[in-house]
Amino acid sequence: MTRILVVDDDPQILRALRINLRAREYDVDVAADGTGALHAAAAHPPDLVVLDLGLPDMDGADVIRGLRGWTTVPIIVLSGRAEGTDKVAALDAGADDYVTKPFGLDELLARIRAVTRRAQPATADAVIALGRYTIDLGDHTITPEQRLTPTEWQLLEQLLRNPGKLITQRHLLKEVWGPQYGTETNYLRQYMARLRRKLENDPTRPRHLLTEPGMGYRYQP
Amino acid sequence: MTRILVVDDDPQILRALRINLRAREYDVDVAADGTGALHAAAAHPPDLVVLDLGLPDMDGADVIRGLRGWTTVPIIVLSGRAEGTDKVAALDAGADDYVTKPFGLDELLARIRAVTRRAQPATADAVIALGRYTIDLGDHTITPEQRLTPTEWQLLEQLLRNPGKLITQRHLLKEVWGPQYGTETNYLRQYMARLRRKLENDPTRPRHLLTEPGMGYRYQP
DNA sequence: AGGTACGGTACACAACCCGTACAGCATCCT
DNA sequence: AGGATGCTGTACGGGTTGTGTACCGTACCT
Repeated sequence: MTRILVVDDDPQILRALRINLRAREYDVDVAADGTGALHAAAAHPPDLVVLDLGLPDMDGADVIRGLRGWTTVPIIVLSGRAEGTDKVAALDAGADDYVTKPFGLDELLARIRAVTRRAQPATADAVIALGRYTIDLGDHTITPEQRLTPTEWQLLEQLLRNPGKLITQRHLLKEVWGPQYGTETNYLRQYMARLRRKLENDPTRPRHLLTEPGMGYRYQP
Repeated sequence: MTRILVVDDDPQILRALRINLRAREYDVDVAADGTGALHAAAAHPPDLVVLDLGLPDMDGADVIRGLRGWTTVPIIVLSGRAEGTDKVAALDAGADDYVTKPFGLDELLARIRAVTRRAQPATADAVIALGRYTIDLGDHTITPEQRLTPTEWQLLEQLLRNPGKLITQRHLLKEVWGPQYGTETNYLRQYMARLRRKLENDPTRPRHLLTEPGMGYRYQP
């Protein structure tokens, strides 16, 4: 969940942004002045800062520089001043974008999406721990190195994508082997055994790839 | 040196930007319409695209999507339209910033600096090490000198652009040869062998261009 | 205690996949 | 015209993977 720190001295704008951003499933933190913003950012490092420039206690560019001293968090500046020099000053201080008031909420949201999209490709997806192994479904890698055949991968993926959830034999067979294999539970047993041999510490007593007798299998994180 | 591709159908703006950007030590490439922009970007991959939306031949969002199909190069959109919906459309299509005309040159330059500063880490590794070779995807060079054919380049690029990640055979075939070649794995084997002969120290035991049996290939840094 | 159902394991063989070699063909340059 | 280069397409050997069957242990039921 993306955490946004909103900094503005106008309680009305603050409230409006908080409500709207929360409605968009953002985790919103707020501050009303520069020092509060720096403290809040340090206490709960945000994924994005929306910063109004007209703060009572600090110059906007100083707030930006204060943040940039220790974080590369994206910063979107809001400002009532449309002069070019202000924009240049804020952007060169380290801001990522500069929005002039009055602005449309849709535009701000789009700019938030654009900036976070650029800043967060590092967010690795779905790296799953299984015993002493780390499994990256995106890269198709396992560390320490462990090779799986395509069928083994498919089966493992089905289980890992729903941690803790029971997956029926029928479902696994359909997804991995095809709809017409819905009853060939031999294959399942076979390949579950292979996965356990490769991934479980003690294959005879699996701790993560569990059997639900009569039902199916389950990945236990 | 940062290469900027400027796309605008107004010769006057094009000229003004070219002169001013060159004066700032940017390497400037220009295009007057959407198709020209896509071709220019493919021929000389830029570090930044400045894109005017009012092009005669293509919709602006389509140009953005056309670029985003294969590159994450930063895109700054110029537009005479200040409506929120236009901004949202462009930003969500993949643009990084949206500047409304008329704009100050200083502001545009500041936004260029802001966007390139943010994108730098991504562009920095355009030079990739593979064994004893250094591969520069930007200007298509390998040191020590090693020549690759166009097809070999395309294939290598697909792999190098996602270090450590598995790329499926299907994806490689579609990207390099075309969608209708999705099953012609012979070509893949053939060209992977050629790349290994040219780039791997011991082609029989590749260390960087790895096969994932049944799945695809992977570039291991 | 014996039978039955279910899951785990072992193993053989066929099918598939990979790497490689090689020939034909189009294109470009000299 | 001739040669070099790069792309397309086929063939083949060796290794790996998937498929199918058989067998064993355990839990539960009668």
